[in-house]
Amino acid sequence: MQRKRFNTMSCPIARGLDRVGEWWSMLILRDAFAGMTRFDQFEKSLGIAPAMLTRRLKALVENGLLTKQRYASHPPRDEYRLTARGEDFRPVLLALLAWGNAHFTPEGPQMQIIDAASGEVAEPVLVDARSGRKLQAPDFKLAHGPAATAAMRARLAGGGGLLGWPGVGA
Amino acid sequence: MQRKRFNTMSCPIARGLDRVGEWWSMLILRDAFAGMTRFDQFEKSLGIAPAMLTRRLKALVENGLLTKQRYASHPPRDEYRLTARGEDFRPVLLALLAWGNAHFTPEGPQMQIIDAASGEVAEPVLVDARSGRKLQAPDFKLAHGPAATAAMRARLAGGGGLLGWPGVGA
DNA sequence: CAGATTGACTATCATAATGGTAGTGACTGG
DNA sequence: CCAGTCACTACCATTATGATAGTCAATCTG
Repeated sequence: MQRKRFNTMSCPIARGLDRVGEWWSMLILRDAFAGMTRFDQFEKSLGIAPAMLTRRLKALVENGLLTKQRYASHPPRDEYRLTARGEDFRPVLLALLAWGNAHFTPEGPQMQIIDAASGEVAEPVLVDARSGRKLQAPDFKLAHGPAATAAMRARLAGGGGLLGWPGVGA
Repeated sequence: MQRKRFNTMSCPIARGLDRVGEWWSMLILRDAFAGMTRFDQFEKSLGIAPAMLTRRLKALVENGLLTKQRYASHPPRDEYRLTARGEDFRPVLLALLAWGNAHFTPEGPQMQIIDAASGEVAEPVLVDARSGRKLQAPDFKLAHGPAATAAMRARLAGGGGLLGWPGVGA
């Protein structure tokens, strides 16, 4: 009996979660974005057991989110760096940051995205890059792509819901 | 020895992940956004073991992402619905969707966000709601909030990295 | 109205995954 | 040469997960 994998599902969310959905993975990525590259930096920052960190880093490297590169050979030392695929994960962490700030910081926000020039606190929203409009129903909807399976088409008939239901101001 | 919790960390990403970071939680939320409300709908859609589903739904309800409401008393039947807190999780799933589409669908995208009127495929980006500018360095930076601990302040000195490093076109 | 089915679960139990501690090997700094 | 750093591996005690089976109430089927 293995842990059930999501990578055989056709949904891109499931496919993605299969790579970063374990208990520590996203926090390791967060620290990688914060500039950490070395084993002991992650270890101290997270308070994670070393065996666990080894396993997670290995999985993230295998899934193409991090690279492991030797930066010193005399004492063999490696560093972990984000790949392009890892960099692309950034919006997920930013969305999580905004959600965490909104719901789980009763003391007030610990981290904020601010305008570098004015210092004003930013308010993150997802929009379409070209038109600049907010990604929500009824302007946008979730549709099946060209490679969608029959099950996926059936599931998406009606808008899929992730953008809100048409006519409902979610 | 319990599974290590993240809810005592000061980082909002960690706080958030503490609530939705287990193996099935985000997929259950995905299905809730897709309009599912009933136990057996989740069970069939996910292929999850019923005991596991019970545990996850319970945790999501306890954490305020879903509500459990009785919709029929004669045969006691409950339905699970997203709360406001659950609804706010939407951008995280959309960001995951975009990332999964970009990196883990070699056959081509299964799901796409499209403009309801024109049918064009949308390109999701995170921007500041007021100014409309992309949330990235050097325009924006990650700063500590008013309630930040000393450790958090130290960690964020220099921009934090989540938005890219100043001067680096990440 | 007996029997089958649905819906929403709980119980049980074998395997995995996680967390903690300790130890290893290659240096390095004093 | 002795302590310390770095990046791990080994080992083991707990938890968590996954699979199957069973429960209980009600409703459909014939």
